[in-house]
Amino acid sequence: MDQRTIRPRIADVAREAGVSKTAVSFAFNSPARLAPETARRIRVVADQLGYTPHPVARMLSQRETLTIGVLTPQALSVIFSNPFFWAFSEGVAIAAEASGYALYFISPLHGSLARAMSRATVDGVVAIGLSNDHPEVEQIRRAGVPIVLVDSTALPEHDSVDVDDIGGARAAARHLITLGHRDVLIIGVEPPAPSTAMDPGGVTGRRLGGYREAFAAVGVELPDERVVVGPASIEGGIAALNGAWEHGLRPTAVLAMSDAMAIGAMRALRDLRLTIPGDVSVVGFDDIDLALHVDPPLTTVRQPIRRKGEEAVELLLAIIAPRNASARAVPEHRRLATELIVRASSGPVRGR
Amino acid sequence: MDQRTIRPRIADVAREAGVSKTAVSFAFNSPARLAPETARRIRVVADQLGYTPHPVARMLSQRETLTIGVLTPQALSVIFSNPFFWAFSEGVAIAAEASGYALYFISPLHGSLARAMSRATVDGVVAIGLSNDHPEVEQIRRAGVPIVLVDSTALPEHDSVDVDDIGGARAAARHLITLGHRDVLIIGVEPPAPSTAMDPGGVTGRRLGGYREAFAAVGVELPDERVVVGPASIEGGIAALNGAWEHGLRPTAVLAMSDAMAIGAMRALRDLRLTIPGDVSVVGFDDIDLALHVDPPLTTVRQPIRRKGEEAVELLLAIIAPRNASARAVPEHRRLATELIVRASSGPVRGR
DNA sequence: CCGGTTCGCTAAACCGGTTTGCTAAACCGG
DNA sequence: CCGGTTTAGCAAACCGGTTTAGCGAACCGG
Repeated sequence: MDQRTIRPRIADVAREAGVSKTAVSFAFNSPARLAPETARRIRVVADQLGYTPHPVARMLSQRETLTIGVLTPQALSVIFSNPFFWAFSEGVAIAAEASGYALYFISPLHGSLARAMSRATVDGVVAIGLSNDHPEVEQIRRAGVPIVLVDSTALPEHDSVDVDDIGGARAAARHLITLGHRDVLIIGVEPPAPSTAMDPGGVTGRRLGGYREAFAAVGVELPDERVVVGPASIEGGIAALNGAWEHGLRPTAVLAMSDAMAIGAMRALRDLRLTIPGDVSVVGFDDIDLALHVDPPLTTVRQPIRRKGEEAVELLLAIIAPRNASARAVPEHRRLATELIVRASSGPVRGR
Repeated sequence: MDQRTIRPRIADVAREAGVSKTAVSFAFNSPARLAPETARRIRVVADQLGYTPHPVARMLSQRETLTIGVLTPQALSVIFSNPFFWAFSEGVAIAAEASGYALYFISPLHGSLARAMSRATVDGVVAIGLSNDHPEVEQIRRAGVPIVLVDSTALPEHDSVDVDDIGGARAAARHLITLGHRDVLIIGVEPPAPSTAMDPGGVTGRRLGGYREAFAAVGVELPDERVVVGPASIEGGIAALNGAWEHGLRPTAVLAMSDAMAIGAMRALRDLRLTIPGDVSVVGFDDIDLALHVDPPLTTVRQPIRRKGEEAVELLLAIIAPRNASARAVPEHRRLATELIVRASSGPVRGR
């Protein structure tokens, strides 16, 4: 079953065709350097033997892998259940594919991201949600591979892409305030590493800051008791809302930091026999495709998720494979705009 | 910016520490073969220099990549917008991660799957939806890498995993027949390569066969005009249903071969001011997570999507890294069960 | 017919590690 | 004190390709 042991090598083809290894290599990579007849003969022999250049050997000598890594501090199995990540990966895939790059997913190996990173055969990495107080961030950077940070606490020396989380959160909160809501529940996404709590420089911290700022402007404090967190999934949203309910909270509105969680919260509310937005308004964050298709359609803060993936790859390729000889000297930090999308899941506070 | 040029090699560490390359290699891989003090000194030097073993070089000499490939005949950007694929990947990721393997996605490179395959540095491949009349299937197999086929026309010499598509489709159709429906629209998933049309051995063909068989049993033929196809996404479902409507079809029920398309069809029906299941019943296939959360919850055929991914990796690892010395001689073909899940999107035909 | 190009191909070095076979020194019991 | 075993470390071969430098033959214009 193990065909690898009988895999023909370049030397086998060379011997069989009566030429040198060099000639065989040329036949595959620069046929113009060979007499047409010789090139043809070599290919025929290679074909008979079922020869294919060994990709790892090729990578080693060419010193490039034509692969870009998508690095996440969370387990792949967690990440792959998150709709936000799907859309992001789609963006990454579009840009990578267009330039002929393959995708390699880097997630903690036996609990260590640095170990996974050192195993990864990639030309560059797009890191998503990597806070710079991650315990292994220093080791990761020392792998010496170009990195673009997405939704991570930006380090000045690396390129980065993120969005206006504060502005988006503020807009969402103001929308609810305008509708008369003063009593809200905030559902936050769980940070990947528990230790990082609510890193104020991270996405969660920035969004929370935006929410609080808007409410503070109308004299409402949002104490920590009104903030619950969970994994960024539908199930996470269900659990978060039910948890809050059991603690006796009875908000008139829910501000979720992810659409998946918002959708979970909607489901949990409906199971509690509450109407949306009649009894409780729900506002999400992200504007994943699904937000439009749930019932009622979800009011949310739109961020260009796919675009984030595409721009990250764009920045990365500019470092890895600079088209114009003049490579940028100074790192680029892109911050994309967010936009409040009002749909039917939010309405005026009851009795107003 | 290109740190790769100054990346220290093993020889640098060896020179700096006053030892041989062998000793440095031992310090990382089998420290027990070195005097404790020597091992420590080497590590210190390596650390100062920021040395990390080059993963490609390591792969080459160890002849293993610790990576498994997920091969799909469709572009990644297409695949990543398909909820079925997410769940499948989740299953693959769970099993791969548990054994310390990383994931590499293989999709057509400049239109050629074989080329992508020959670039892929993987120990084995899980192929999803690869019909054996794919033009490049022979070249792909000749790469000499172990392959497990999922939802593909099974080749006897490769391991495979699929589900009881025919039984599931039959159950779905019978359910509608019991409810009195005789006039149905079938929405099929578009095969990856247009040429393969409706390969009767493929998933699409098998499901269609199941539908037809059940209806034939009550004397109803399902001509090709009642079968529309599109990409397996919500948008694809919307387009497929609208297309059928424009052609004048007015079925009392819709049988979709994917939940994503079923959900799209539901949305399109609602936009046509039709009620579900009052005016039209909708039955999907897959039972993706979302099926439970749409309104009304979707009647569908459940298949163990994650499990499929896990079992495929299980079979693959048994070939790549056999635990017990006795490797199977004969390929294994697993067919998992499907199950009709009746929810609220299907009901008796109007007026009955 | 002669010196300079071009053509077609090769030998050897290289990419950056791991692994095998071996040697010299240290250690050990009798 | 001696022969045998361990221990610590090294040189060289190897993984499987690509690439550089160069060589002999054919070709070409004057």
